[in-house]
Amino acid sequence: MVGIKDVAKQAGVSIGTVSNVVNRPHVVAVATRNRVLSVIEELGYVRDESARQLRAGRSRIMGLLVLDLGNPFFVDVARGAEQAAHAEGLNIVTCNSGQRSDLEASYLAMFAEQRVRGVLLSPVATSGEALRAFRRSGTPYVFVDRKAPTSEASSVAVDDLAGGALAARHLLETGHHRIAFVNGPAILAQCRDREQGVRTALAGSAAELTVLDSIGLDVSSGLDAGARLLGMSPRPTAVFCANDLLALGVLQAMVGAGVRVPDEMAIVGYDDIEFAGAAAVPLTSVRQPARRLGRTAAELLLAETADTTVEHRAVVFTPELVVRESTRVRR
Amino acid sequence: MVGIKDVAKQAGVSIGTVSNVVNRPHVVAVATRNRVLSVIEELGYVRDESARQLRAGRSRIMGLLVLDLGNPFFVDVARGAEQAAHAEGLNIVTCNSGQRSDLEASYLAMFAEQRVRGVLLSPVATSGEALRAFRRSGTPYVFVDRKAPTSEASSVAVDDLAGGALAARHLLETGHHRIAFVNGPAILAQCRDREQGVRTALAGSAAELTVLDSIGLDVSSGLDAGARLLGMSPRPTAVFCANDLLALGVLQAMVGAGVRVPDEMAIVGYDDIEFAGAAAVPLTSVRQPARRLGRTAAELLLAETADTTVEHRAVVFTPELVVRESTRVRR
DNA sequence: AATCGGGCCTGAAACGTTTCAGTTCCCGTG
DNA sequence: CACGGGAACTGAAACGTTTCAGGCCCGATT
Repeated sequence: MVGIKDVAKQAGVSIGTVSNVVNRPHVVAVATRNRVLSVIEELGYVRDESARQLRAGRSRIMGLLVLDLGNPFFVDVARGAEQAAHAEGLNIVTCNSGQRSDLEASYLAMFAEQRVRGVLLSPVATSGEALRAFRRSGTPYVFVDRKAPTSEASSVAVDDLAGGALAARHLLETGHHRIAFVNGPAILAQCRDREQGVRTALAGSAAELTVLDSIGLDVSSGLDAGARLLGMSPRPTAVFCANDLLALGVLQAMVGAGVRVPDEMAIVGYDDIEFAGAAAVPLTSVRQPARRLGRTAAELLLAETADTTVEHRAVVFTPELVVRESTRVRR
Repeated sequence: MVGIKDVAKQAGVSIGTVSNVVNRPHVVAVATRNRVLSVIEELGYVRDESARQLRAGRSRIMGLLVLDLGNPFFVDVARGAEQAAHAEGLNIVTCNSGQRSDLEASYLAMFAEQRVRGVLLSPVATSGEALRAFRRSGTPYVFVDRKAPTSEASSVAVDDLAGGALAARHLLETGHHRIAFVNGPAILAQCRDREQGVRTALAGSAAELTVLDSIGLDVSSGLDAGARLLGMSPRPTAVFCANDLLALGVLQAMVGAGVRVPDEMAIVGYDDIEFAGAAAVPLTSVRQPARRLGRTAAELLLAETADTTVEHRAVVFTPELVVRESTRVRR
C-alpha cells in the first residue's frame, strides 16, 4: 500500500511537504504542488485516516445509533442529522441497534474506540450497563427521540405524553368508549410515555381502556395484535397503536377479517410515516417532526463538540394530530 | 484521555502486558490479569482503534453504501449484510448516497481512507469518476443489487430483465393493451433493465407502451407520475412502476382522483416491500430476496478478504411475482 | 549439579501521519 | 553592502497501539 513517503520520494520532496500539499495547499509553491499532486494521482495514494486521526486527535465522523432503521421515522431522523453534519463537513455513519441492548452496547463501544466526534443516540434504555460504560469513555453524545436531564446530556425529543393524550382525546371526541392501546416493549420510554398520555386523557371519562402489549414495533407485531383484538368480546371500537407500523399491521388484520375501518374499528397510529397516507384506509396518525429532530440533535452535538463549555439543552417538540379516513366519523 | 501507558503505570506492569490482557488474556498470569483489568475499569480505559488499526493494518469494519435508505428494500439488504458480518465479528456501518454521485464519492473516499475491510456497494453508476478513484485505492468491494463483470469484482444481483418481463407478461395476461411504465432515473441500471424487460415481453404483442420518466424512486415522484397518468387520453388501463414507492404514490393519486383500482387502473410495483400488502389496494409486486442479497454479498466479500486468491463471482437471483388485489381480474 | 524448558513479563521498534522548530534562499530596504 | 524578513522546504518528534525478541525465574530432567 502506497504511503506518504512513497509520494515524497517519487516527487523528490520531503514528507512534510506532501502533507502540506494535501492539508494546506496554499503554503506550498504552485510548481511543487502540481508535481506532488500528479505523483499522488499516478501512484493512487490514499491518505490513511487512522494515522491522521491518531496524530491529529480527532475524527471527522459523527455516529448515529437508532432503534430501528426499518421504521421510516428513524430514516427521516437520519436524513436530518446528515444534512446538519454535511454542512459542517462531517460524515455520519448510521448503525442500527434493532432495540437490542447487546447490539447497542457493541456499537457504542465501537464508536468510543473509533473516537468519533460525537454520537447521536436513540437508546434502548437510559439505565443500562452499555450506556454507563459509554459515558465513562468521554465521547460527547446527544439523545435523540428521548428526554434526558440536562445534567447528563443534551436531548431532543417529542412530547410523548402529549402525543398519547392527543390520540386518546381524538378517539373520545369521535364517540368511542371501548378503546384499545397496542403498545410496544415497555423498556422503551416512548412506549411508556405514550401509554401514560393515553391514561391521563382517559381518566375521568367513561371510556374503558384495554392495553395490549406486543413484542415489537413492526408490522408483524401489529398483525398479531390485530388477531388478538379480533378475538376480544366485547370488541373495542377503536384502537390506538404506539407507532404506524403496528397500526398498519392491525389494519391489515382488520381488512383481512372483513372488519370495516373506521365503522367497526377506528385506528390511530403514531409517527405519520409516508406510508400512513397510502394505507388501505388512510391512517390517522400523530405526526412527529422527524427530520427536524435529527437536524437539531446534530446541531446541538456540533455546538458542544466545538465548545465544551456550552451547557446542555433539552429541546422538546410538540406532536400534531393528522386526521384521515381511519377515524373519520360516518353517518 | 487515559491511554494504555496510564494503565500500565497504575498497575505496575509494562505496556506490553496491558496489551496482552486486552488482546490475548490467556498468556498473562491470572493475578496480573485481574489487577490490570481492575485498573482498566477504575480508569475507564478505552482502546484507541486508530492506533490499533494503524499498527495492526486492518480494520474490523465493513462499509455498506446504499442508494436509498428510505426504501425498505435497502433496509432489508442492510439487515442481511449485518447478520453475515456479525457472524464474523465485524461491524457494519451503513451510509446512504441518496442516489447522489457526489455523496457516493464522498463516502467511498471515506471508506478508503478508513481502510475498512471491504465495501458493499450499490452504485449510482458503474462508470463514474468516484468509482474509478475508489478502485485504485485497492479496497475490496462487492456490488449489491447490480451485475458486474467478474473481471472487475464480485456482484450479487437480481435479474431485472426477468423482473420487468414478469410484470409486463402478467399485465398482458390479465387483458391489458394500453400499458404505462413509470421509470426512475435512467442512470440506474436497475431502471434501464426493468424497462428493457418490459419492452422485450411486450414486443410482438398488440399492447401499446407509454414510458413515463420520473425524477426519483419515491412516493412523491409516484404521486407526480400518477397526476400525469390521469391527464392522459386515452388513459392506460394498467401501470407498472419501477419500484413500490412509486407504485404507492401512483395508487394514492388514483384513489385521490376516484379512479378505481384495479378496475380502471391496474398497478404493479417492484420490490414487494412490507407496506405493499398494507396499501389502499394491496399491491401486486415483483419480489426480490433483499435480505438474502445482503447476506450473500457480505459472505462473498468476507471470503475475498480472507483469501485474496479466491476468484470473483457473479450471483444472480430470480425475482418472483406476488399477485394481489391491484391487478386482480374482476367480473 | 548442570541443563533444559516453559511461563511470565519487559523493552523497544514500527505503523503513517501531522506539526513545528529550523534552515536555506532570495528579495527589498536602509 | 549589510541586514531583516518572508517564502519554501526539511527533518524529526509525537500520537497510542501491537508485536516480538529476549530476559528472568523456577521446577523438572539428565
